[in-house]
Amino acid sequence: MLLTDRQLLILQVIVDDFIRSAQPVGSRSLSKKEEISFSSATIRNEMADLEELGYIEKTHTSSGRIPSEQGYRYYVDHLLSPQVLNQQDISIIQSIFAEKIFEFEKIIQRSAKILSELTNYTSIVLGPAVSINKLKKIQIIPLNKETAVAIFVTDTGHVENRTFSLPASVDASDLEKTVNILNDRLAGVSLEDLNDKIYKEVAMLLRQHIHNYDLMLHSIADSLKMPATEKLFFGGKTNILSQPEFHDITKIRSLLTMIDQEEWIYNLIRKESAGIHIKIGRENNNSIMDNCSLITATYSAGLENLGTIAILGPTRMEYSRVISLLQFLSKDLTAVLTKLYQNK
Amino acid sequence: MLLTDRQLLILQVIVDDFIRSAQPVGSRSLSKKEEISFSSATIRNEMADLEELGYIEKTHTSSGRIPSEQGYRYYVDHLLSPQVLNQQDISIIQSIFAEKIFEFEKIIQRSAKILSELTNYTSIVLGPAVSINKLKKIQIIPLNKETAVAIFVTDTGHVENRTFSLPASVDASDLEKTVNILNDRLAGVSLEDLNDKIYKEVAMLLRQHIHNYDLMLHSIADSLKMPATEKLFFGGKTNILSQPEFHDITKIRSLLTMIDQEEWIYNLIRKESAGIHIKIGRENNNSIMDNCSLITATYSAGLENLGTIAILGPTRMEYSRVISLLQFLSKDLTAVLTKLYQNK
DNA sequence: AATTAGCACTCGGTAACTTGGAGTGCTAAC
DNA sequence: GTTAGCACTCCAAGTTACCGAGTGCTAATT
Repeated sequence: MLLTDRQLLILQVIVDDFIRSAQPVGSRSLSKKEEISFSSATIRNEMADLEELGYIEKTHTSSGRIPSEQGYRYYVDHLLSPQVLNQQDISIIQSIFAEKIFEFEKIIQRSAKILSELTNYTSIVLGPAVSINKLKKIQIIPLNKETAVAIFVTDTGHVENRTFSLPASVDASDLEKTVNILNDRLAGVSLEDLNDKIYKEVAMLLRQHIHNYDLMLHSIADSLKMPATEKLFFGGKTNILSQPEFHDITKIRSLLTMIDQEEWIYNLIRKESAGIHIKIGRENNNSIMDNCSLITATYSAGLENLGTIAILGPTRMEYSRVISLLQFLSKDLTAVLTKLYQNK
Repeated sequence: MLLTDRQLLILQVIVDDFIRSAQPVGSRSLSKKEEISFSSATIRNEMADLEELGYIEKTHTSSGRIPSEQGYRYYVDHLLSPQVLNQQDISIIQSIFAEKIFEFEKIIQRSAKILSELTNYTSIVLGPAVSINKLKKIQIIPLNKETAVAIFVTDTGHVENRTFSLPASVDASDLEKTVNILNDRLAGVSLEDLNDKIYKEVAMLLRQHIHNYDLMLHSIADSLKMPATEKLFFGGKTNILSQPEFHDITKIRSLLTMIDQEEWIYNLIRKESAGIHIKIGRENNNSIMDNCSLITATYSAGLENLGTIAILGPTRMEYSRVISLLQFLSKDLTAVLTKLYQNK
């Protein structure tokens, strides 16, 4: 069954008003709004219908109405008027990129911080996957007789390092030869493929040149089991505490605890197709996220989807504003990173 | 004025009981304790004296007593019976070191986690200062025509890296020469002294060998302005939420916000002399820390004081247990790190 | 002189009750 | 189809009553 224009108007005003005030909206206060030119009685009738259809709810028998999850969903899908960002927001976001920086992490970290400050919600940024970067150079630096550090530099300037124990039989020239072979064979290979490639292509070469090649091989290969997890950055972790709907300490605790556990966040933000995605309340499939919504956007470099920026807030979230901010930031991030990557 | 033995006994029992129950302690319940063999009326008289001396307080006219900050202070200084750790605690702590690890950070991070789990308070670990480590090797790896990554490896296996822009006039052989000079001159220098040393000793050498040496010099030196901050690690950030005395959301918010701001924590944990330090409530000189205590312990490698482990909890903290745990862990950390450092 | 029993008093917390206001649903009139 | 009117519902805030745990003081006891 389709909603009438009047029902849509009422639904929209209810959602807008509740997002602003966090108070149930009654027919009388609705009838006083400019946009609305019919009486409270009419509104009551329409609200009864909207409730029957599942778009709004009462908190108790004689209370005003609040949007249901389904109501928010409809609002987000059909009623959202895209908010135009004001100049101040825009320049704050652009300040992220003002300074000349070479490292992703700094940019990303600052994005998270500013996003949370602009919205008063919690921001989560999933950093670019290191594992798809291509290897630029490997270096192995012995620390003492027993241990050495392997350093992997990617074409994006990211540096990974691993300490590993050095087989006693390996001497300096062996090490040098090995590093040369590795660099020769592995440059340009993505980090996630390194391990594979080492066993398939490099092992043979090593055998020909290096005494005790197998010990060496395993030591290095072991240290190569990259933790492929993308780094997470947060902003405004405690912002939930200022939302009026979260006065229950156990609810807050479970939310904050979830935020501090990276696996949970990975589950929540799973890589999605490009663009904006909105998950409202139970759509997140996680009871901790009841009464919370998550809006995600992706950013990329060139064609490659790199990471995700997200805002976690109450279902009573300023969807319009958050979406605009995310769209704008993701566009800017993509532009900057694309440029950075091209340069490589 | 000195306290009588009986007053000491009563003070001790009050503190112990309040730490356990979080409830004000009344004379009647005190008189029922085994340790106490006199009537509630006597206890009331003694409590009136203790209150007059500032060791205990009432929450309202006819309530039981709770320890004052001064009371906790006296308790900590004179009444604390050192708790012997049980076997389970000990083996949990030792599990931190079970796995063979080369990297500090992992050990430190795990320490923070386990400490918070054992105590149910928030743990803070100030990692070893990177800046006192000695340089083992510098590498510079060009990414493209304009940028390069400088990599600094310390004798402890720690790796720092900085991306910087490469002067257009520098070619590969210049770079190689520079790296050689740097390694030749700077090996063994502590990171914090690098910048100094570069200008004082290396500049001249570079001038002799490298065309356009000054651009090169500044690029590298700039990237060397190490952020000398020691890394912070946390465990159980949300544990405060389960303490009954913190039911006020604004209090919780200010505490959690403080924890998320590293400068605040540095202020709180300032480097202190070796050993255990206890700061109760206002002794922390920070109103956010009202009703909170902080216990810190230092750990070292050899003679060098490396870092700090700390527990943040309510003033109503299990001082005895926390102190024992910190002592034990700091001893173990010191032992392990001393060994690691010797090996270098 | 120190200890204790006894008692009046205080205060917080809980439960029961009252009241006012905001809101609803329904009916009848427009 | 819309709206005015009205009875009804429920929450929230305020009031009152009451219980229990605790105190301080005094007088009796050791």
